[in-house]
Amino acid sequence: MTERAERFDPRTYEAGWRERWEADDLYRADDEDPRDKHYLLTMYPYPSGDLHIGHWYAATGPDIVARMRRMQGLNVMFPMGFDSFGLPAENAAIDRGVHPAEWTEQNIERMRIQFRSMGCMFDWSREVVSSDPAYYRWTQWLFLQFFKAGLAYKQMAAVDWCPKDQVVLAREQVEGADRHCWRCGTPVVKRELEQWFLRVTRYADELLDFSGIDWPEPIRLMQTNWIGRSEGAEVDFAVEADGAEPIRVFTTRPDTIFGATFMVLAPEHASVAALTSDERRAEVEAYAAAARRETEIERMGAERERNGVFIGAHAINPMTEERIPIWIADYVLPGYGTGAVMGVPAHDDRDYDFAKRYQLPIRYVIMPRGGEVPSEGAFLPHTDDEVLIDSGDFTGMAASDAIPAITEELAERGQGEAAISYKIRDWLISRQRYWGAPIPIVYCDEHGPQPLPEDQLPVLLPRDVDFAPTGVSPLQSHAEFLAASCPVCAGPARRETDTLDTFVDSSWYFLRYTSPHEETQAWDPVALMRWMPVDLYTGGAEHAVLHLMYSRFFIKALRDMHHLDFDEPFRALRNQGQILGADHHRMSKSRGNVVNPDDLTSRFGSDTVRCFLMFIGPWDQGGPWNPSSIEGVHRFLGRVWAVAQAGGSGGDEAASRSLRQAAHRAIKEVGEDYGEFHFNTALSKLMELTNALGSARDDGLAGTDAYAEAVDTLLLLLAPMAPHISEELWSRRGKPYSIHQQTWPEFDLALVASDMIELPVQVDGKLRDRLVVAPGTAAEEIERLALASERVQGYLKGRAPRKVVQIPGRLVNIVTPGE
RNA sequence: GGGCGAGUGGCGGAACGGCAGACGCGCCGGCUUUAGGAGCCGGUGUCGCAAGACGUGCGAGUUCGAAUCUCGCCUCGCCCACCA
Repeated sequence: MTERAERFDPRTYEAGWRERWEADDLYRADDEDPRDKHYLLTMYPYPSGDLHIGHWYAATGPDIVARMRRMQGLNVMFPMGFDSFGLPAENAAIDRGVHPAEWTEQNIERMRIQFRSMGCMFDWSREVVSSDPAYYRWTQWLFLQFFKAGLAYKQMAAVDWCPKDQVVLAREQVEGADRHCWRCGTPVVKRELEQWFLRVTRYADELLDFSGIDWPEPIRLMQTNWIGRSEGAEVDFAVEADGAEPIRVFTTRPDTIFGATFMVLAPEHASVAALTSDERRAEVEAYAAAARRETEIERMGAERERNGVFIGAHAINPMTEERIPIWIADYVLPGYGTGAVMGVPAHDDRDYDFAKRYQLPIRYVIMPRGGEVPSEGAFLPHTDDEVLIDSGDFTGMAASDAIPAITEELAERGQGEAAISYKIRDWLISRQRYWGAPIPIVYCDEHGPQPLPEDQLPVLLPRDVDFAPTGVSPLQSHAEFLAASCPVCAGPARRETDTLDTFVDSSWYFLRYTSPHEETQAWDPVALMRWMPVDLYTGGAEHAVLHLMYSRFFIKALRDMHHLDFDEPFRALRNQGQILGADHHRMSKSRGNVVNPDDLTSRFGSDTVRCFLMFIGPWDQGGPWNPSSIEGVHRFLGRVWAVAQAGGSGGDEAASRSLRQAAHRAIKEVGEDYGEFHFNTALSKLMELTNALGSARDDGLAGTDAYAEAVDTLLLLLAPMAPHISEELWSRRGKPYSIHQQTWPEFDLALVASDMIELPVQVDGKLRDRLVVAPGTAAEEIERLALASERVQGYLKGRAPRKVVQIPGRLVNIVTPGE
């Protein structure tokens, strides 16, 4: 009876469908489409050479959602491009003598082909390549806008320097306890250099506001902590020296000021030299010099002993009017607050350690209510309910009230004010490297640094340069590039040779996708307003304080420059987990644990690899690579192949009702799961539907309308996850091309609900029996049935229940009177 | 040191106040096959012949009822790390 279906072999049809989709421009997002727009984006990759399994994992999730949204009637844009400036290209040039441009282009070529083999619905007509002059011209233009708005500036600064890559790094690019370079892992050192910065700090407060955007809590927390807002006060301490300016400290605990028994300055503090007494000078200078020489690692080590040097000068505590000694110590950081702190050893553990070491006085000024001053002079940790003691007029006041009260008192006296400090620093964007967008600035002896006129953009990267890493940009030895003329006086000028951090490129690429072929402007404002903001963005959580924060900053700054009128780039954000190597370590060429997806696709086909990746576990979790169950997923697609082509003539319509119910439940649940990025459970439900179809076929239902409807439903629901097999089977069933242009099925609520429900019956919370009742059965009836149960009777032993708990449609729990 | 998250069968995981272990892998048994492979059917948390008991890192608590909520501890992962 049943025809023997053709053997399931994805290799016979997958590539053919991809070619047809592409030839038909099936996935092109049309600006003029009247339907609601939906901009779905996944982070564009660096073209490192080969697509690895992590790229597949990252892209398949949003591709599924994009495909479903399209079937649900939205005008979906799902673009892809390449983040193609950056160090690896230059390293390849150094190691292998290939030009970075060539290396990058070859990699992009290869990755485009590999990307296409995934069967994603990327709209390649919108591709953006950040190292293309047609793109970086506008990156340079954006830099000029920031410069003109006062948001880009050049300054000497102690910066993080990677001695291996010979380049400065942004603070966000220095990682780990040993303060290493995010690219090569080499510990960084500090260097005083003149560098370009973008004024992110101006937006610190606004960046703390996540209202109106749907972002994962961990990312919001990471950004919040990175920005590190602290409320407190700045307080002036007069200095006991002729004509000396007062020294301003920052504190979050002005309520402890009566306990300030010393002051500590950062060794780099501007007042140190002038205040140091002659007899202390040699020691102070030696200490400051040693602090300067030390690397970040040594200085930042948390376990490190706190040490410092008395500089031979005194300040006056503005509240107690006592003389307190001024020290320098490297536990005070020059870049945070005012670079000076008041030492309150009784209530700050760092100050406590310091005071202990140098026998400085410890004075208790805050006590838990009813507490006692420790006789041994121990450190008193902070508690919720504290009052001030030994604090002049403020004695007896609750600490929480004393903070504003003392701040106000100081302000009235002109000795301080409420103040807020942030940990975040301005974003260092200049790089002494070749393979990046040149910074469009020229230096004139007469007129200093000048922005290039916009009509001189792009500043093209010359091809013939020497790539040996010397610590200065390779562009510095390129005479032709260097020569420029001053935009003010037309006299000879020297071109800036630093290039922009690649994170500048990626801070706006999502804007360019809206009108990627625009030649006269960075974007077409109409297209921009049509598509932005991005409705759903996906990518790795490792960009929390890098790309994801910089992009928010860019949008807010561009809004204030009136280039656009929304506040956030990405309305919703989802992070995928990381696929680790089988050895549970990050995949890397040096470890040899990289999984090549091409081998898997040539064996199983793209659909199997896509489904398998989505089946591993929750998409936001990732996990170590373990291909042992890929065969099972492949078998599943084989079963789909078989049930979709099973033939039959008629069958029992009445018996097929449960099959219809299975199909409609799948519509509801698979759709919900896709929307919530629960691809693993979506697939398990597709498997259940497939298994139900298999049983139905074995029961002779293959010829019924219900069977046909269930198969169609299965294919439509599977289409986002396994686009090829669903198209192939759809076509074999004689349905109109393309399945990806069909409407997402709707479920019938009446079919989603069960005809009969099985209620667990518990006795004292333990499962003892089950009742099968029609939905909507009255509670009294259910209680009667439950109490009538033989097994329940056995536990009640003739006693009346103490209580009967019923959760309608869920369960019955009978509580016995107890012993 | 601080913050966040996670600990469930042999494995990946499901359930996230209401039937623990969906779905799949693996394993065991069977059918089919000359054989291997593939495929199909059945079984598979632990102890127990069974009835049943016990089970979600450990310990307490809340609740009629806890893998799920609360507190403490242990382990692992990620982020930040002398930020006054």
